[in-house]
Amino acid sequence: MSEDSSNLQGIVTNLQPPTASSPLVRKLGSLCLLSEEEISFLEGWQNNTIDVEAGVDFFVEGTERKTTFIMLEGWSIRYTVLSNGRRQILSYALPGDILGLHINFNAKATYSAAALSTSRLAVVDPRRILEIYQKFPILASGLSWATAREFAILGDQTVRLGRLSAKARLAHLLLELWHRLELIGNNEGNWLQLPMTQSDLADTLGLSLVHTNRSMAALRKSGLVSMTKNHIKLENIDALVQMAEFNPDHLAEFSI
Amino acid sequence: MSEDSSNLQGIVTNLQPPTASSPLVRKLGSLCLLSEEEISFLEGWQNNTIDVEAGVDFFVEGTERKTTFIMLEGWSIRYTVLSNGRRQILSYALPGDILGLHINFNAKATYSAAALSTSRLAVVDPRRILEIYQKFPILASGLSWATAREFAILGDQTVRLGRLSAKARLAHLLLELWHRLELIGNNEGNWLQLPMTQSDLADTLGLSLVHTNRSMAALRKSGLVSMTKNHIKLENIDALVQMAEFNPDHLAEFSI
DNA sequence: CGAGGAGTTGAAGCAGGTCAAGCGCTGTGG
DNA sequence: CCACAGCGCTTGACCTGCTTCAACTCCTCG
Repeated sequence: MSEDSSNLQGIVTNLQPPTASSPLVRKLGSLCLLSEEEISFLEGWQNNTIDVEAGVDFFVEGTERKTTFIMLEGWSIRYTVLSNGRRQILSYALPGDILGLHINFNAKATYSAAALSTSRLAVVDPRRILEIYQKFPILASGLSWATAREFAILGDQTVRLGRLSAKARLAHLLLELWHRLELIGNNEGNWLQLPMTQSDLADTLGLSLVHTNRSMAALRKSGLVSMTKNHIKLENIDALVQMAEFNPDHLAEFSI
Repeated sequence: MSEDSSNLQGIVTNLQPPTASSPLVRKLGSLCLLSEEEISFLEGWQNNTIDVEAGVDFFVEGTERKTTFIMLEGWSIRYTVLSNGRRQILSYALPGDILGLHINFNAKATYSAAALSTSRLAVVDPRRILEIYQKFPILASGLSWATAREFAILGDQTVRLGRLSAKARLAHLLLELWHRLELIGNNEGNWLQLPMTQSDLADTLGLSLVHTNRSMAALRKSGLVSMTKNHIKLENIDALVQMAEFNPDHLAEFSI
């Protein structure tokens, strides 16, 4: 595995040793040296937590959006549903990711968010975000980085949907998730454990369920991935990267 | 800035300061009451301008990204090109829009940006953005709103590509652009003057050029739009909104 | 007056959608 | 302990929306 990631240099940097703490502190701490004060502010920020069961919305499109959430455990999705029942998943949120960081106090949510697996979230008062920007310049640039990364991820999703074939879309998404899990230390080698169904994948990739299944089978037949019950193994990451034109730089951490 | 642009053809450094109030001040000023100090800060922020000719890149994927740009005049696109030459346009930037607001100092641009029509841009030192957050809380929440809106626009683009038919995609995009132009006061009634070609539209909508042309013809034949040389008229906005499931709330300004 | 870019149209092919059926697991209740 | 309901996955057959290839028409500009 270490040689597989050798061509993806600069991704895994760990300035802040993972001394327990929240995923967000680990994430931002891997970017820059956080002071004790900053860490304790961030930790205190996340004191108020809720547990959300799989399938439950915690953010509903069209309703007023008064809180910001930070994923502590589990997976969630941001999505919209059209009137004909078709759903489009915009992105996945993993531990350490922030939902609703840039809040528009008077506006309504432009998407819904739901837990994919049983999740724990911190509930944050968005007014305290401006506080971060005022008081903690290093944290502020960390949040700015996190925002740029969210844009890159959503931009990649746009390219997937607009210009990749079904097989390449699937490969691209698997690589994105594998890299993101890798960066938060939730991977075991080339194995991926995904909480979503093929129906969720279809709604992410803009495909039908049937064709998503066939694309998965195609990846399997060409030896690029293999599957067991709950796990997917990326058998040839270089080949996947090439066929999907995946660019790991888009997910990179930055150093200082 | 002139040293950065010296190697880029078609980019002309501009020494004279902007005259009246900039589009960005108008945009943020429509959201909240800005103080004299905030306005003069924002105006001073945009003193350093460049002119970019149509088709010229001012932001190149994979290169280091050291500056933030603010559109003053003209249109530009954010896009990526795949190895087979296929291009995906991610979004359009109109006067008052900011490119590279959330900068990751050490990272590379994850997309390119080019002028669609001859454009004037302000070149901004991204370090001064953190200054805004520290010193001007009202401006800061304005930037936060602008960011949330960018996400909404890119999210809409994702839904378009993932779950709408070709005809609906086109209608949805036309509505987005019409609303955005309306909000910055660049519209005359139901007429749209677009600087892009059908090939650009195709690369935005994830379609082939031929099918984009046919989708446009289909909208025309069903009486939803009409066209002259350089203009498109939205003949029945309600019907367009319904067929494209367009939600204008995603583009809304906020009040207070 | 000729070249080249933008738009338009026709014809044929195919990637992916839709409909339909069946499989295997898991949980639940009789 | 079995039955059976339901969900997730798989596969076959057919259909269609979009792509591709190829031509032709404008229009503009040199």
